[in-house]
Amino acid sequence: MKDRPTILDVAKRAGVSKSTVSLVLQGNPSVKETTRVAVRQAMADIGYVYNRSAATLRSYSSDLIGLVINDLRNPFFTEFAALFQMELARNGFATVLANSDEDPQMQTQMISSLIEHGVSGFVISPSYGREAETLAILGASNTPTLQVFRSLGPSDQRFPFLAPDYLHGGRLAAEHLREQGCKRVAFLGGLEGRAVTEERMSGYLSVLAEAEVEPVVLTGQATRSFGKAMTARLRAEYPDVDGVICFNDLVALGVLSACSELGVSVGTDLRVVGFDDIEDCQDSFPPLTSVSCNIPDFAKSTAEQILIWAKDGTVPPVIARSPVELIKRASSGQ
Amino acid sequence: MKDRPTILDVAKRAGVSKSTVSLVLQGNPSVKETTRVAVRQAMADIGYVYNRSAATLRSYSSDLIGLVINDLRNPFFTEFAALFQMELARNGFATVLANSDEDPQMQTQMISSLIEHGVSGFVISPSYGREAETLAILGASNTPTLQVFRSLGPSDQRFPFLAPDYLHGGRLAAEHLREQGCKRVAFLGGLEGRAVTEERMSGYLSVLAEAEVEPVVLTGQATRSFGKAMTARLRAEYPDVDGVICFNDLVALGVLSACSELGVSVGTDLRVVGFDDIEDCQDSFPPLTSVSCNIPDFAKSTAEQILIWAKDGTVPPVIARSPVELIKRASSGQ
DNA sequence: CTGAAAGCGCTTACAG
DNA sequence: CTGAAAGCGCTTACAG
Repeated sequence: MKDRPTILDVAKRAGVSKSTVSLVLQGNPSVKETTRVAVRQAMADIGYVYNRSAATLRSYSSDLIGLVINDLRNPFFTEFAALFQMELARNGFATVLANSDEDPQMQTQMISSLIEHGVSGFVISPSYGREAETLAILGASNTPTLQVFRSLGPSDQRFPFLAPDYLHGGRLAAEHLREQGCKRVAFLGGLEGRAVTEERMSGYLSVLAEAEVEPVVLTGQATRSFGKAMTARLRAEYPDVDGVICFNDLVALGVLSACSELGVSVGTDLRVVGFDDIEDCQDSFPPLTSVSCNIPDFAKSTAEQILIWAKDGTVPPVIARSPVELIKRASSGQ
Repeated sequence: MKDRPTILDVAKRAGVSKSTVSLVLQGNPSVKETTRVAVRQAMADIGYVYNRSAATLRSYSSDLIGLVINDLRNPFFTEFAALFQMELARNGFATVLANSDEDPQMQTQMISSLIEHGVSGFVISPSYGREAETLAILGASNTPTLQVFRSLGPSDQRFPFLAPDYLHGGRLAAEHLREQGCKRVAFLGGLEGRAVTEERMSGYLSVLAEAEVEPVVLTGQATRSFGKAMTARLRAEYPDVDGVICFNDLVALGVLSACSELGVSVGTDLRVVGFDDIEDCQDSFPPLTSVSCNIPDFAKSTAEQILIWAKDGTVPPVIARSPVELIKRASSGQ
């Protein structure tokens, strides 16, 4: 970074004062067009590079947004992170990434570090644990903070919560399987007691209650290996189950893998629906029916809201639910 | 960020000068233990938050590393990114993420933005295209830059290149399938002409040449859908192919999916080997044999090297190859 | 529309 | 081991 030209060098070269250069840098419309062009040319000539640390120090605002994710290796979150980052880049903001890896201690450490860097906003899909401490750190920093997908506590106006309408997704999945003729539908995966699990499940439960059918619930890790492992158990202990709604696509893909192994015909013997509609759903065998949370729109809308909040101070609604959609494929029948 | 206490407030509270506070902040050992403790206590008392923008401005060095990835949605890169970020965090560095999404124009824009932020180093798995321009921008910034997995050009001492030993991986895969009794082994996927494809393929080609067998090469996208689509063609046009080495696991998982659909028994009729050993390999049906690039070690080593370079100026070797290992699973036979 | 001056919160020599 | 002073490269009022 040393020896980089400064706005003073640019000013000298363009024959204006450094204030004028600064105004050009900020896109201030009060600068005459010809001056603006001359300044831009001078910058190009001498290879000027904007020093954002100086700007941040003086202006109390950075163009950095902190993205804190509980499990970046889950493709659902990866897709969100990638799209979110690109959307911010389009708006001139950079993304500082932190994968808390379901470790609340690492999470608080990373958040503190991001605050020191002066991020203008946080988007966090939190790891559970140490909720009060984490919220206290975020609150003390007074940084606009949006919670996505998961929430660290009851509705809190300081930390608005943005998530897909999981409950409705659960309903859609259950209704679809009923319409496909399933007599007994199970719900598989998702850690018990977690809000996300509860929501996805309650859509399912309400449909079964309306149909007066007994639910079958097997909670657990949201992983392929869990889905794979539980399939045999499901077949053995609940032989009448002919439809299964999985907590997420990873679980569902595990089920599909086990069905291949066990010779169970998916889509006829057993109809399977996943959740999240990750890319893999299209290429599994059979292709997986899934509840899409429309991550591209969700990422874009999250980016817009945190940017508006960071720039104008406009706080988003405390709770917002984005629409979900059932994508029908062969795993749930024709 | 406004109204945060500064080192002056800390100094006042602790009854020392602000220089002393700064020395404590930097962990300078010349400060007396009791003073150090008093200063730390004062910081905690008044809720002091370190302002890294100010430090960066004055010291010409930030604790920010830029990570530029060509395709963050590919699980192979995601795992690398997640582990790399966590390793940096352990060393007190933050990661600014950029997903260039195989778009060289976006890539140069994002790199320029990261330079403005004063990153102390770059780790880049580049998107192809505009190579000269990209290297010129990086070179002009004089920022330590490590290329990983892919390289933007011929060996260049300004941008050392760190990658798994793909060629050896290709050899291991081919030798393994030969040992398993395969008579005709095909290579599937990977864009033609790309260095990574060439390397993975050349290990395969050299083994076939030694065995005096004709190769079968079908290059193309490194995706599940390509693997899935090409499987039918492979069976129809090359019915004697009894083993296939895939450019990466995504292609291989596509092949497995197609085999389920076509009723081809993987591991007997057709033996399949992937590349990268992503997590999904363990849970596919059948579990997928794959060449592991040992991403955890690779990420850790990459983090170490860029940190040493950024901090001490020690430039890593121009080219380094990390060891690979064949992980044998059911897809290639017992 | 442009210029001169002050100041953001640190680190860096340097003196003691 | 500690203190006083200068300065990093910007932005921000303010005057003209």
